[in-house]
Amino acid sequence: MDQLLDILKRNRLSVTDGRKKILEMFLKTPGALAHADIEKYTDAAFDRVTVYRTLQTFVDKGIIHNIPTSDNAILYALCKEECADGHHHDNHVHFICDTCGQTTCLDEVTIPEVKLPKGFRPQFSEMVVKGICAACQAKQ
Amino acid sequence: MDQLLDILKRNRLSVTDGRKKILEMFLKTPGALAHADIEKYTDAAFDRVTVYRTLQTFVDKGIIHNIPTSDNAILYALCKEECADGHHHDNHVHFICDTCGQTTCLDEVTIPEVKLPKGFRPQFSEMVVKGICAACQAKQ
DNA sequence: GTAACTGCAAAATATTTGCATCCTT
DNA sequence: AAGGATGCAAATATTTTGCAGTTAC
Repeated sequence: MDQLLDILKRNRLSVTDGRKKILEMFLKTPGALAHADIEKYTDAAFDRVTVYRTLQTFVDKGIIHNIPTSDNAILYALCKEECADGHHHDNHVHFICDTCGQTTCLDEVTIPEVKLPKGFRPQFSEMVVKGICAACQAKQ
Repeated sequence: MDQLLDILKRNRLSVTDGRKKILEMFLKTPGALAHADIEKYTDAAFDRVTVYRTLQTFVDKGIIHNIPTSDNAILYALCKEECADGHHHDNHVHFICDTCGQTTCLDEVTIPEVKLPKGFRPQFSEMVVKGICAACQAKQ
């Protein structure tokens, strides 16, 4: 069965053009996407508001998660299977390329545990590495 | 000599009321601050625009740095000595408490190195741990 | 005195909400 | 048919910019 429809149905979401298009974009993209990327890709076929609402719905359902960055940008990326409603466990490192700006999920790189000061109880951690990605490195 | 004035002078910044007040707030606060916190604390004594510009100036000078978060919030925290103009080396872990919402710089916890896939060249990394902070843990 | 900083106004941008209409199931 | 999703308009919120007046040095 089509992966796209499968994801939507599994989450009890009605299948609409907007959701299909946006989800398709996430499935095709190795890295993370910003709201602006999505608007550009869908080429204004959908209202800006619809994009906001669709992203929010996907986050709520655990289909995508957002990635922390130190600038204002809010990035979203597909979650792996384990994400349940609202609870994300995508404990892999994200890589942001300084050259091409692309954000990549390094699924195979697990976020290491760190020893915290006394009294701190960790529940979830996120890690972003910046530098030059493999694709840009190869071009030089 | 007054630490506050020292920091401003070291960075060749003129000493103004706004900068003193905002820097004072950072010196007093253990955790990180959002733009909104600063506006509230300064109690509209300064123009909103001045706050934006002051924060930007401090970031440029390496006095404060911003902390990545997965929601939209942009948080700022004091840098340690080593930060030079524009280049931040605050390679410590940040902790966000789910209970009180406070963000803390764990200066003594260094971000571990991770082994990246072939071709990726890291330059800088950020790590955020979420959970329950020492203060909230103690209250329970 | 001069360069730097601030406040105000306004522009540009980003996000949210209400409601009527349309589409999925 | 009914509930959910969308588009549009508009309200809010956030951030940036230009410029004139003020302040630090």
